[in-house]
Amino acid sequence: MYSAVMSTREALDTQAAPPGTPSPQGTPTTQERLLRSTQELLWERGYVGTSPKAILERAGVGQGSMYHHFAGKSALALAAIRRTAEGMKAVAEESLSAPGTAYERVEGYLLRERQVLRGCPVGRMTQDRDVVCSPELRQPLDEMFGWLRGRIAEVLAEGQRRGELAAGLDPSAVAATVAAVVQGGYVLARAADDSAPFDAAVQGALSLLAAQVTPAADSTA
Amino acid sequence: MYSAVMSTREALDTQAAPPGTPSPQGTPTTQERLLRSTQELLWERGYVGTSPKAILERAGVGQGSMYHHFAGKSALALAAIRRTAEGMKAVAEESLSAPGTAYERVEGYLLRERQVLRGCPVGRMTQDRDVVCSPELRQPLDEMFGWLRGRIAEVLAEGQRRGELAAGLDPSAVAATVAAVVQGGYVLARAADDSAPFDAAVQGALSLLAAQVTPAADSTA
DNA sequence: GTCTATAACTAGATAGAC
DNA sequence: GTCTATCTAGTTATAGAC
Repeated sequence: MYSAVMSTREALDTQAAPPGTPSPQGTPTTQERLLRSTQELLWERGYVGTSPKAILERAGVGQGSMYHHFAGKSALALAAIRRTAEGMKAVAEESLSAPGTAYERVEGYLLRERQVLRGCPVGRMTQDRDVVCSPELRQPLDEMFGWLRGRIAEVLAEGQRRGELAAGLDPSAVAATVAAVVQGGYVLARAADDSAPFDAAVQGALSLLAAQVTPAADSTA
Repeated sequence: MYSAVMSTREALDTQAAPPGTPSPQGTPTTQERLLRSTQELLWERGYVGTSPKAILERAGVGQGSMYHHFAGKSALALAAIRRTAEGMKAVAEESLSAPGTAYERVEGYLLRERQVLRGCPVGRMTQDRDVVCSPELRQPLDEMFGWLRGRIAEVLAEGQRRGELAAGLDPSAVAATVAAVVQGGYVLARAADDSAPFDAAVQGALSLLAAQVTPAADSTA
């Protein structure tokens, strides 16, 4: 799922590669290592819970390197959040642009393999005061979830045009419901320390959506 | 690790009010003020983001008072989380035990007035590593959400028995969906800094649930 | 570019006066 | 019971050597 999250800690390579670009071979640059460890730590501990020191230690670099490449904690977090949000979009698009009926594509999105107990690395950020209070840090979250709701709505609307889904369904509202079920599923699962509530929420949503599939288009009927 | 047990020292409290009870008139005890400010701060900033110092300042008491009444930050947080979770149960039960059809009761729960952009004070805690990693601190969240899913499932099952809802509906799964929509709605709304996505998610869920209402029981048909 | 040293500040808790 | 020091460790950043 998250290539950016692989904890590759090879020997230090001193130079090369244009900024922002991972080196083609297996040895990431210092900047790249800083970004990746920030992505991991933001996911695990959130913004307030992530200290520059922890980032440096995980990346295996000194203080100076971090402040050379980034202005500070928030600048590093911004870059990490942007990348995480982009990665999430790419993964979601994979399911939503797959072949099949609208129902099948939404089903694919909902049933995609997830590390449920770790939660959503993007949704996680919405619970961080410092993030939502900063327009810059919040922007990638807003963009990602706005895109997601729009994209699911497109899929549903397409299904309606094809006669697969009931005409009365509101694509935009149901898209928000689908996105919310995933985010809320993470919350329920983490509270229970068990992924079962997440799976139940998804199954419930799928069963409700399945009732919107028109008889003619329902291959299981 | 976490010996965040509720301090029994409160039993030795020489002041009037019985433990855990706010004094009847408008002047809350020191203990009560500490609890309330902790509840507020946990909601706003989460566990890691809340310092004892901030609690003291908001409560208007000194360091010594806090450590007299509570063993430390985690003990105070545990008491605050327990109370918040209990309050949430009471508020939800109000909607779910109201008169009306199963659909109407779930609708009442979903449309209940909420401070959407502030998020859920209980759900908020599931994003805090220190909370979910401590069995003691996580327990009230687990209990609250477990109760909520069970209670909604009861309402739905009752609706089925009364012939209001389709027999094919899985009460337990749909209950998880309903609870998840609320929690996920908060996430979408905070990302957008706008309560509209929350409302859309709720409307989508209600429209899908409405399709499960049997024609005979549908007063709007 | 990367490192270590250091500084100003906050977190979380303790000690002891009153 | 409540208060004001005080303490150790961690946070966030800057300075300057290599």
